Amino acid sequence: MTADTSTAAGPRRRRLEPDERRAQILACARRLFGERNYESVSTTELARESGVARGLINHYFGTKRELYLEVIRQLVFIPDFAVERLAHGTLEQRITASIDRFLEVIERNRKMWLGMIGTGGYGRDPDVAAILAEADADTADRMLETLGLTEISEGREELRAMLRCYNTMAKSVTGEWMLRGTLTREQVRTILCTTLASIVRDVHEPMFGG
Amino acid sequence: MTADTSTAAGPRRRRLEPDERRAQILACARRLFGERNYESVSTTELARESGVARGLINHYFGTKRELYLEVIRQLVFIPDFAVERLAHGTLEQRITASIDRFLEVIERNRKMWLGMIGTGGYGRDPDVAAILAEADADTADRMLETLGLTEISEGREELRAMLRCYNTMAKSVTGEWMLRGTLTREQVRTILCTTLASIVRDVHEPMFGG
DNA sequence: ACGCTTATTGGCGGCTTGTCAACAGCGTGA
DNA sequence: TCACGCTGTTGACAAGCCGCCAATAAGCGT
Repeated sequence: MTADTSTAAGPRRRRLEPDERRAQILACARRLFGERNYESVSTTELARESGVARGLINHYFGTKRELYLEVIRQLVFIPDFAVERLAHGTLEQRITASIDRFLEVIERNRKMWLGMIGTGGYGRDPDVAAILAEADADTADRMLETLGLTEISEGREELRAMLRCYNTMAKSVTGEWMLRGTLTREQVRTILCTTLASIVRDVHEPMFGG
Repeated sequence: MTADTSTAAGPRRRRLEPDERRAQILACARRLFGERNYESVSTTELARESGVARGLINHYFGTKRELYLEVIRQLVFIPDFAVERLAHGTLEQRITASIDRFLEVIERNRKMWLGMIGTGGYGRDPDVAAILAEADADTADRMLETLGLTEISEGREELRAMLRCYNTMAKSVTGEWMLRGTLTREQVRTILCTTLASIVRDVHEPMFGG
């Protein structure tokens, strides 16, 4: 990951396309912020690992915080192709598939995920909150797509609201697994699948009626 | 909140009991961290607002981070709704009853409840997440009592873990209802009941059916 | 009134981040 | 081929932050 300065003839600096350099720094930031939390990752280290001058980070992202926010954005917004890949099979298959993918993603970004699911709304960063709230809404919509429930008209808004809540619980559950170790990955998978299934089912046939 | 240095005769420094000074700083920290997020509140400001030397903060709390965590602890362990034992009838009846009771309680303590669940639940600090999770543990134990499930031995820890997660979702759901208005009270009741039922069921089924 | 315990201070050292003028790849036109 | 210029890139600078610690003095016990 560090820039090549050892081989003899290379120019001391290499000039990259802005997008390319940006992506390179971003990739490095994704890795470091994934391993450690915000404060303990310095821009100095970020620059060194990227093989770049520290000032360049500010040039591209303005601020360490903005770089961080950009990393979060990349992490929480699910790319389109992933959705398409899951949008077939029975409802249960699609539920299972999307849960599995979800677990894979957060497993790969362990530290960063743990950093994102905390604090219960106190002393929180509004910028981060905005991104995550937007991402939750986005996730809820994609869930509707993935589960093939975009057609339903009755109770659609309610289902979206429930899915937002489901997301909250999903975060909590992964915390029990990765932070406290009180649940296994398999148990997490189970509870997420069955809960999601029961939420979807209730839209069609409520069981605890008045 | 700032210390009195203007009135003539007061000694330039005042000597307080450790507990008293600690509480004073803590109160100030509670306010500042409540207004802004962690990084944008400096110990310098914290000290100035407390009318105290900056070093004193480190003396009492060791670290800015530890002070922050202490503030979170204070906030989070306040909520304490008395939950009565409702352990009779079928499991579903007990579930429904406890949920109804839960909704009544938070309806009666609307303002306090909204203050507690705050504006969402996003953040980025694993340590804080740990503290909050610990606070939810009490609630989970009360639930076990209320549902009359204290007797079971197998999968007890897993059930407690799941109830903690359920708890966070309950917060989120009530937020959708009372804060955002995207769900009705009846829908909240439904989703809480069915989700809780499916969680409990998942614990029981492996025991009986296998 | 005096001394002693200890709460409190203030400044030092090291580290952090954002800015900015200067530097130098590298494509371009002659 | 070579000089030129655009702009990606650098390195140093200033301000600020945090943890530490020796020095200071508040106020109680005697």
